[in-house]
Amino acid sequence: LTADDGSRSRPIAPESPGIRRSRTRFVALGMLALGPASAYALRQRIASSVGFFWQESFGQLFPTLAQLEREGLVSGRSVSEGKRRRRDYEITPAGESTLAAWLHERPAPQPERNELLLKVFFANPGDVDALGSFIAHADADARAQVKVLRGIEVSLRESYATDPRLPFWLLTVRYGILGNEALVRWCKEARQAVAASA
Amino acid sequence: LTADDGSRSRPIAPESPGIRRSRTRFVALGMLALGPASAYALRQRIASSVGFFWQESFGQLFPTLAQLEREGLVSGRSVSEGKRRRRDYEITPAGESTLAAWLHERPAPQPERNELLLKVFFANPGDVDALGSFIAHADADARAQVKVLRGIEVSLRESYATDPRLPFWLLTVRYGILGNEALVRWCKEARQAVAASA
DNA sequence: TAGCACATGTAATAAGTTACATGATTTT
DNA sequence: AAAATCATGTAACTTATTACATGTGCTA
Repeated sequence: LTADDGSRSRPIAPESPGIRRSRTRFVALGMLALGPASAYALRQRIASSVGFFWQESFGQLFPTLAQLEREGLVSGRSVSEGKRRRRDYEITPAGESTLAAWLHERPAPQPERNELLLKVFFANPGDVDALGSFIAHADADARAQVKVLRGIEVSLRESYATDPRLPFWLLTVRYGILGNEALVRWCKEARQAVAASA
Repeated sequence: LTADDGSRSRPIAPESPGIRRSRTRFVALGMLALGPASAYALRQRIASSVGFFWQESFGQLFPTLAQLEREGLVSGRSVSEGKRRRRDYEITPAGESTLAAWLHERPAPQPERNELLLKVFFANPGDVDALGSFIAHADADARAQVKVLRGIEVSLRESYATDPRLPFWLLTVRYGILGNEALVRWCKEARQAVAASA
């Protein structure tokens, strides 16, 4: 319909010979490198730090931690606080090398999937009410996200002023801000196009 | 580590009661609404139009078409050109209603997963060579994408000047352009931060 | 005392990719 | 004649989500 092929029967570098690998293990290792935690705490740590660009579900995280322990990349220790039991995980030296090795590997391009754009593409001119509301929602969400992320930006600068990792943490936040600002701009164009089509 | 919870044991609107649904069927229906095609041709149509924000693999598309046929949402017809056999699919009225209904449903927020950002977040200050090269790659890719998309923008305007669907198709391209321009800006910031940290 | 957050896990199932398999046609 | 592309499909497997199950401790 438009341009550039995209076909080809390319067996070019299929991610690495044979093995397809989940990133869940590396997220777990990376988060544990910031300090020991239980599976539950780890999940929260993920949600509250990289949550806006990476999520992990419990059902994935729990078995992954068990697997990492079997491989000796993390060590687990059961703790009892009164009647409450908890299993705390800690990264091992082997886990740290595994993490470091992964950090040096080129990230695979994450193929984006955007359902809103799909609906824009297939939209029926003359029946765009729903589409208009989807765009309005996306606009509101993006603006809200920008506000949240600006808040995080400020509090990060305050809380970790001297931490050498601050610039990197800020970069991830900046990514979110710039991306959502672009989204707001797109929503403006989209609103106009939809209005013109109605 | 930073802010906003993200936890909660939310059983709130789990996508729709019970059923998790793939979008593959709707992409197939939407593409067939633009005209009949074989599975192979359909896959190419997807890649060359919405490919930059949505991909489908053969292994997913083939069985989906078979399933859609069993449900009466598409009709298949085997064609023989000489010795070459082919199965062409066409959307049925039932398929068109299914597609229309989906177009009116609010798109689920697609949770993004960005491996590059993960590596930025976990980066070791003092060991940022690899990271620098990842960012350089991302920058080059984004700039190239912008060029490609600008080309598509122009050729779309020429080829479909009078088509009422043109504004919507253009919007998807604009999304790609604005997003990649934002990415280029981020890469600039990232390069500076990485350089400062080295 | 009811409900919620803390805490830990398992099971079922869906979704999606990769690899395999086969054969025709076109191009070099 | 070999290689690439067109064309159609299947099978194995990985990844990931959702739902279920269970119990503790706090608080309104």
